[in-house]
Amino acid sequence: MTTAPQLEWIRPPQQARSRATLDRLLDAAEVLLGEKAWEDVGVADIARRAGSSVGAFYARFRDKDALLNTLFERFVAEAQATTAGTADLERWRGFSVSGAVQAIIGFRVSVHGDRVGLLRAFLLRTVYDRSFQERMERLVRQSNDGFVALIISRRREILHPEPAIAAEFASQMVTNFLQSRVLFYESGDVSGRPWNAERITTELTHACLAYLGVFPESPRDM
Amino acid sequence: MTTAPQLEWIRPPQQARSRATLDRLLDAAEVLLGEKAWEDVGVADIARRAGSSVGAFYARFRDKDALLNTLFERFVAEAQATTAGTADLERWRGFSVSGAVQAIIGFRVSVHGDRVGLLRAFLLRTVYDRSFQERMERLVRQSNDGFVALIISRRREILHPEPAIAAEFASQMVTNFLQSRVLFYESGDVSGRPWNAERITTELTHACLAYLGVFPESPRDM
DNA sequence: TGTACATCAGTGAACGCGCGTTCACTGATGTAC
DNA sequence: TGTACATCAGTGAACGCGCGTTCACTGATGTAC
Repeated sequence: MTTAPQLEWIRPPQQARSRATLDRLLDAAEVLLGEKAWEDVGVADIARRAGSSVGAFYARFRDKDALLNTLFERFVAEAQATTAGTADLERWRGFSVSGAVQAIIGFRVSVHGDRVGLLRAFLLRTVYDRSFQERMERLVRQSNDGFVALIISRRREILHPEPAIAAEFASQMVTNFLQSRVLFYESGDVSGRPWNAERITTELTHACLAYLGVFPESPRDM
Repeated sequence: MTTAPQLEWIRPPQQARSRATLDRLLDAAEVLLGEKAWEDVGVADIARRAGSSVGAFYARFRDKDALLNTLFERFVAEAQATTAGTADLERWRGFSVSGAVQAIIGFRVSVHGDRVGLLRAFLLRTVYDRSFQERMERLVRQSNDGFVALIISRRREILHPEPAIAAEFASQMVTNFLQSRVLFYESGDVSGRPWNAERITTELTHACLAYLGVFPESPRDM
């Protein structure tokens, strides 16, 4: 299983030198995606920023799209790895529901705050590209499922009559909130109001807990 | 004030015939935006679908962008008009908070379900275009402000210690949920789960009410 | 340790495709007398 | 009511720009003997 999926997009480098070039191209693209849309990033731009050349680019990637796909594969792999941790129910042993929910949401908020440019590019691509859609949905589903599993395991501490459905909806609400934020409100953070990561985490947490009906009469935690 | 802003984008038609052509071009573009991205809709496509020609297109619009801007102005104007109704506090006299909140959210859900293609195109454009950003934010702000005003006027029926802030956050949560949905989940509605408009309305409503801390002990309504 | 050869890696100018835009021309509508 | 003229509206082939992709060539790395 190694890094097999990437081979689909990359012409495998044979020497350390070309491996380095490949990495520099990927990094350069990631940086440029922090500034502008994928369509506005030229292959020549990427090559120039990587201190490389257009020809070298095509020696590694079948075409421009292959680079974005490689970045995406890399991103998905990392995201899945880190998300897998939160899905492990053992991890939350000893936590109150509120504590666990806050931790999970805080984690998700921070994930969406990092590498915003990249994520934005992927989300945009997802809108009309089936292949990206499927991969992104798998990622989202993984998050949701983890959250749902946690809530179900604590269903006794919850008032909502349908914990599974409610948990899924709550998780989706968090996902949508953060996705929309990445796309629309993360660039021009001119807003005077303190909607920083921390604040967003606590409010989303409150909203989810209230919605799920976590017993409010035992607020021993937090 | 009439339809002045549109004149910025349109070469004003002098005859009924050209007015009709203009409308057909706008309609054709709207239809095509239901199927694919703005960049993938060619001027020739629009003209053909409108039963017109490329030259006729440029007789009405300075360039391709002018058409999208015209559609957007039209859309914003309509949205503002309909949204203005919900902002009128008089309208909610006699409603319980829950009733009013549900009505407002239901309205917003339905707005986002109509003309998804158009809205999607505008949202996508908003991501990197400052001018669209500002106009879209004004629209969103109007929605949010209306909701906040309602909640504040009923602050006695609410447990949350900071009704204004909470209301703003709740409203933003609804906005983000729906925007994200328009972009990612409205096209391939293959999901077996019943996340239809009605269900989304009730769940979003529950979430908002719970978060705001609407007195749960007086559930006489709904 | 040195030389010959094969393969890998990199360069950047030139190519070519797609699509927005222009433009020379034809037809329709309106107005003046 | 009819005719002449001006302006508006519409047509679609041709243009041209931008950008992804190719390709002929040079340089670097590795291997065999």
